[in-house]
Amino acid sequence: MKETMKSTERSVIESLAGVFQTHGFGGATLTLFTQATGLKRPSLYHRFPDGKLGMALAVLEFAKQQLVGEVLAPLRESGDPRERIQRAARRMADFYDGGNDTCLMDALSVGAKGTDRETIDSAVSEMFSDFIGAFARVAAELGAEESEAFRRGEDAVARLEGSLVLARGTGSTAAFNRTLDDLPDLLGGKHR
Amino acid sequence: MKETMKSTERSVIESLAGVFQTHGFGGATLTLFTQATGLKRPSLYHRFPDGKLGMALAVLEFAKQQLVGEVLAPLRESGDPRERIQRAARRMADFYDGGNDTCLMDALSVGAKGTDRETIDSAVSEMFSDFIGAFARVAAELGAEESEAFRRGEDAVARLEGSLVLARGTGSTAAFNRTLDDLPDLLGGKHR
DNA sequence: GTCTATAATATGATAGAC
DNA sequence: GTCTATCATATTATAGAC
Repeated sequence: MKETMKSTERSVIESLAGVFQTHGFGGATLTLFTQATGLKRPSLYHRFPDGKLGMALAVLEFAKQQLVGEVLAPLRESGDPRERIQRAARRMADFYDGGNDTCLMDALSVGAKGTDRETIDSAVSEMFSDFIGAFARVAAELGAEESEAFRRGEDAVARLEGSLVLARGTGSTAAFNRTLDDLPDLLGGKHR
Repeated sequence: MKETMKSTERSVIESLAGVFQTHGFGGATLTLFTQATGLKRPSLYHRFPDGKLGMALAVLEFAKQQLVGEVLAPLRESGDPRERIQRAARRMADFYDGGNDTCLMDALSVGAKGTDRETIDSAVSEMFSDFIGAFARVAAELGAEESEAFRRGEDAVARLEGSLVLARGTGSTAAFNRTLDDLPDLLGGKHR
């Protein structure tokens, strides 16, 4: 009975997430949020008394639950590790719209100022840890000792994040999809 | 005699670049620019009649010359390819302050709106092409056929970009420095 | 919970003196 | 080339009716 996902509906959060993905923290405006959600400014403040910062944190929390909790769920199941990695990879392709979506951890850590920046970076850091940790555990399953497993997790997350930056900058999602294909080998430590 | 680097001094461009790195395009403000450069608003508009967009493009152009023209220069020299990659890697470590600097291609492609976004993405895309191309040529030298060399270049740039995102989000530059260490093998196609 | 109306501030940009 | 002074607009945020 711990279904404590606030009261705010999923659709509102997803709309806000889309604005943050496209415009980053600094570039996101209340006007964009009202257009994306259909809610007027006062309604948004009613749901998020802390304004833009509160929205960003809610979006990050939601994204973390989605990514680590659901998208990467196959990594925590049983069965052949490489096959589970491939299943998680397929879900990630979906989660990032085939590489066309900007990662929120990237978008939100750019453009915030002062204390907002620190607060957001703290949440982003936590999400990265969970992300890397999920990868590292499978790498360990595949035979890597602890510190090597962590390195493989970090490197894989780095290549994924970077390929999304590349996709945004160049319009090509090739590197992103190739990284997903390589994921079993990257975590398993096989050639390349 | 083609020393056509505008008139604007290097130090001004570098100050602007610092603001863009920290705040992204959307988060960068004229006030921040005046503080960073010591110039008042009208002086900035005198140098950059197109305002923030003009500053961003000038900064990108400067960064491209720096990165591709100087930092990666060893890749175009003669001698052992792996040794030249290592020299370029050392310069990249310097260029990105050991992993503590945000990449401008990342920061500037987040937060711009409308036509500004398109203009910037176009410049970013060009810079990525040059970056990847420089890597791909060395990969080809190391024996990869053309399309494979391009893939290695893309993947290497992706891991570098992503490791910088990771560094900004987590505070750890480990993945960035490891990627630089791995660069000869990544471009040469050796294990891992 | 949502809205209209509005306030307070920040921001991009310019005119015109020096 | 740089500045002081200023403007129009965009932006965050809130009061108060429904």
